[in-house]
Amino acid sequence: MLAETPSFFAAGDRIAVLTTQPLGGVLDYRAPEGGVATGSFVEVPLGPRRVMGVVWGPGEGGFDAAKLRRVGAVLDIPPMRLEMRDFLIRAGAYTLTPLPQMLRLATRAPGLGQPPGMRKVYRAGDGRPDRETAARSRVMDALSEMGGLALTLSELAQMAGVSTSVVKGLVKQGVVREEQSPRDTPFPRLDPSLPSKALAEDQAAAAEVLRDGLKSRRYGTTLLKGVTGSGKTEVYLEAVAECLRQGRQALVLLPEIALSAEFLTRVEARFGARPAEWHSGVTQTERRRTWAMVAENGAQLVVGARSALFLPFQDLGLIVVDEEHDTSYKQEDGVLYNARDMAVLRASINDARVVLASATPSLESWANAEAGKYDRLTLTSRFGTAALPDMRSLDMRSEDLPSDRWVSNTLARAVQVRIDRGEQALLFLNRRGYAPVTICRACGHQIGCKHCDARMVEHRFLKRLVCHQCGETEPRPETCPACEVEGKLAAVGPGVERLAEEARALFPEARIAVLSSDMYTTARQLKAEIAAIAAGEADIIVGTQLVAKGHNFPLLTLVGVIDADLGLQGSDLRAAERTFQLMRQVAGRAGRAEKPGIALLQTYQPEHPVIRAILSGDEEGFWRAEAREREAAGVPPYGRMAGIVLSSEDVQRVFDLGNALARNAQMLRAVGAEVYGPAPAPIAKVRGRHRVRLLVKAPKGTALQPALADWVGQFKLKGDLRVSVDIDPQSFF
DNA sequence: CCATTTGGATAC
DNA sequence: TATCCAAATGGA
Repeated sequence: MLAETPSFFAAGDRIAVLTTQPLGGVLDYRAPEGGVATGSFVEVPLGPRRVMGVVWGPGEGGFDAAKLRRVGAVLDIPPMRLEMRDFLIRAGAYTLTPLPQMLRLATRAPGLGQPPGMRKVYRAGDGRPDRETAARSRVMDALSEMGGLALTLSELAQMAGVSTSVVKGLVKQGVVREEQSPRDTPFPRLDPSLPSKALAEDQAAAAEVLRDGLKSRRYGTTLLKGVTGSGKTEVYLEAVAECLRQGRQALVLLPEIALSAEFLTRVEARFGARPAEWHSGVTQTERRRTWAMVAENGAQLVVGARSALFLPFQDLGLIVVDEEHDTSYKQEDGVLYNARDMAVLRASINDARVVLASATPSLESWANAEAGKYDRLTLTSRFGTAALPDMRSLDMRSEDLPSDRWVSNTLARAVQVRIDRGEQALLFLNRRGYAPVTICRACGHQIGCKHCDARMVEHRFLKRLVCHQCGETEPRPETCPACEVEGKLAAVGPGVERLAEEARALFPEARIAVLSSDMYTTARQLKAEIAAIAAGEADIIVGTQLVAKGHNFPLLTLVGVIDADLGLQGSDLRAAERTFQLMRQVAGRAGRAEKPGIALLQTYQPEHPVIRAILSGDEEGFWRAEAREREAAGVPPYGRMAGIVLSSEDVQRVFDLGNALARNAQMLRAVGAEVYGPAPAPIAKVRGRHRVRLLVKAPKGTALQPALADWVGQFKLKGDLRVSVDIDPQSFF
């Protein structure tokens, strides 16, 4: 099919060009002087502007030939490969995203249109200096140390410990040569033949299976399952090594990129150099370099966030999705895609392998493995002597606790024991801030966000009320905004800050560290804090889910889960799954080193199946029970769902459109789908826009996207009305 | 009265 | 998305 499309067009030929302008599709142009190939990046005139685009194929026709404009310039960037084009088309069709938006995802690098930048570099020349000074010989020493490699002016001056004018002086005499070199330089080569860490028996066996998969050079997905501390990273790094040996490129996706520093260090230890990085924290210059080098094969390995999937790899052989169950892989605004699913799609188009790594896989991946679509590898033994912690529930119904305390006496006693022994205890509560609700004791008013539907959460650390939905903050008021009575506002319920306060009162002698994302402005700060805690500079750690993301605290031997029921309640279908994963991971923190750990789960429903599955360690049992319930309900992964969110500043208009859509859903019913709603969306108001949601449910195997496109396409959107379609939404009700 | 804002249509 | 154009608003 692809082979039939001509790949080269002569000057003046009618060609289709895809731009990033939201026009829905391609526009026809005339090929420029010298012709142009399919996939070439070009600059084209569009109205009064010039925009970047990609030659998509032969012209579509249907536009007056006399009015066609000519492609302005062919850019000096490697053309987009057919596989990439195919990936964008199929990912766009799956997520119901117009192609221009998909192209935008694939070209998110600054200055792509500009000619490749040059910079001045310096290396040793042939001349002799008129005078040998100490500073001058230091410069020459620095250059010879680099073995012919060129340096920039500031690098060279810094290395030699001289001012830049010393170097300039040597340049004048021809002793040092000044040259132009491309600004974007290849990343240092990674060496897969360096010795790897010693692998345990099951690790070595798993690595061997992954290597064999790569050797097949065919698509395949492997679910690599292993408890915390079982050494999944070492295993998939061996798959990366094999990929590099084949000369193909590899991509490792991480969910919490701010915390990837540890991973980068491990890559450097294994392969002798650091890989390319791709995430929101990377500077513009580095972004451009990475994009260009990935396209030119100057980057062998990229470590990145989900958007790295859209980088222009020339020969992608492996995608690793680490912590594949992590909900941050689902993009929740803009283009709505799940990076885990898109990784599988991209790999299948590229004849590449996928490794989905997790201690607690998503139900989707578990089901795919059960159905034989994915291979499964399980790492059982834990590294060294560490064992999985003992897990027990604490029945809060029999604990006598005042309403403003959350640490039960049983848990407090256990914490005291650890402190006495010089070990660490973690108090886990997945709620940021001081208190989730601020209520007026005079009138009962709860302080809510002005722009959203969410409640304002008090943060004593910041001395403000914060909306966790839109980020809006305001100083904590003294008087109730509703009844204007002073001094009656009260904090209700616990957040980590309040929990820390309670811990300080209970254990006045202990050193207490709080780990919550809003307490650190930079990743470096957070990393330093984590390192300090790991080194033993705290007795009690109070933290949110931030601590569940793979840090090693060797002294930690007790995890107290303050509210194991958080996440069980509510009607979110995935709540049980998320609770299970979170608990297993947090529990996995305890006793990672040689000391055995224990996890205590405070709960009001110790007989709940999720709590029981966590405690019994019967993971397969949990998955099977959960799978049965989802199958009976006909929901993912055993049925298909889509969420349609309508938004506008005008409530009436959103509901009118919602009702109109619900009334005109014949084309959906024709394919067997049902429509629910409209109802206020889970977040009913965001940044002043009212949101209404419809849900579509269909049997597995339904061709849902075309029907959805027809359905939503019936209505022309006027004014500020927006529609977004979320295929496979994460939260349902 | 003109100047400025706003909304809709258009781009090959 | 960026731009143009016409219609609507509004200040003096």
